[in-house]
Amino acid sequence: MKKVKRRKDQELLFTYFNELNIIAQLSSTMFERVLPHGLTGSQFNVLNWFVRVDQVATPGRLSTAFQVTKGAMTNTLKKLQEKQLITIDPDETSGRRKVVKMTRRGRKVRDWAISTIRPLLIEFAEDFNITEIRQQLVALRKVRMYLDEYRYR
Amino acid sequence: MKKVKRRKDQELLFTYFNELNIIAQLSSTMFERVLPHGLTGSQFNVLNWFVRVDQVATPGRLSTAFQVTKGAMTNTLKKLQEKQLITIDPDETSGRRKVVKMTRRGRKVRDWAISTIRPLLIEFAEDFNITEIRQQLVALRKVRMYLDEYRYR
DNA sequence: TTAATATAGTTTAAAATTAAACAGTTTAAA
DNA sequence: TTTAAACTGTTTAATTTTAAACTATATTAA
Repeated sequence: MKKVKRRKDQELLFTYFNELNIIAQLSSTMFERVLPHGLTGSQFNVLNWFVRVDQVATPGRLSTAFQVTKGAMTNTLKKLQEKQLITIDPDETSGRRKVVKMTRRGRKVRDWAISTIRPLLIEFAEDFNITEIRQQLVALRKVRMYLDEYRYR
Repeated sequence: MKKVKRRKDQELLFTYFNELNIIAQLSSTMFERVLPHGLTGSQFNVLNWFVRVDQVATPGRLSTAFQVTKGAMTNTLKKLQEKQLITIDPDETSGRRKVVKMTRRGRKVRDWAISTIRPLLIEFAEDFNITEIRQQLVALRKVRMYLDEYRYR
């Protein structure tokens, strides 16, 4: 490939990721602003993980999933536990692991949080073609999977 | 529109923004990891802003651009100034404004930072169709512009 | 079995970020 | 002109996050 084209491609990719980051920043700020009082973004993300990914977790699995240090996750989980939105129990099969689960209350708060975000999404949907968004999502998933694998190499 | 379909659309949109956020998190962690020593993500972003957007800035304009509090920007700019990567001067025309500019050294450091990120992008480009990425970028820009306007209403 | 190594989670101190109070400057209105 | 309101940026205290040290447990190898 020509040197010039390669350089152009790199610029394009850099712009691409930059754009992704700006959107992420803007959208999460918007979402966080309407979250039920006392629920931070990281706390909501953990609750939502239990709906999106699995019913059970360990602190380590969550810190890896969110690319956050173990210490940060210890802190986030402590807050969620204080609010009784999750439970943290010793793992029967391993003395160093812990088992984290969302409580029924946690699930309710998560659903409520989603419902406060919903109006923003409805408004967004009026301006955008859902079919196009669905296609974008397919592409984004590929990118995410690539990055997800990349970091373990 | 049918109630069920509307609900489905909202879930799709929610997933869409969630995916965007995960990609943003993964990619910026990857980028930050290879940044020249001592340069944080927010510091690099400010330097890069001067290349992407404008030669001149005010602290307020930057804090708005990055959706960050004024205090956070004061801190970031102080660090960049200590490293002599930007200059902060009083505004001739207004006693409360300040004028922020990137120094030549700042531009060099920014370019160097870009070059450390480049290998990651080259590898990425091998696995993805650049034309498709370009099309995605068009779509993403629309989304970003929407969000950018939304927050001022 | 024992010793070395790896893993899981917590704690600590330092850095980054936020929200709110603050000081100084400009703008608008009376 | 004077006063009130709005704005620009900094400071402060509290919160969040990180990196590294640490504790405890599990795994591996000798």
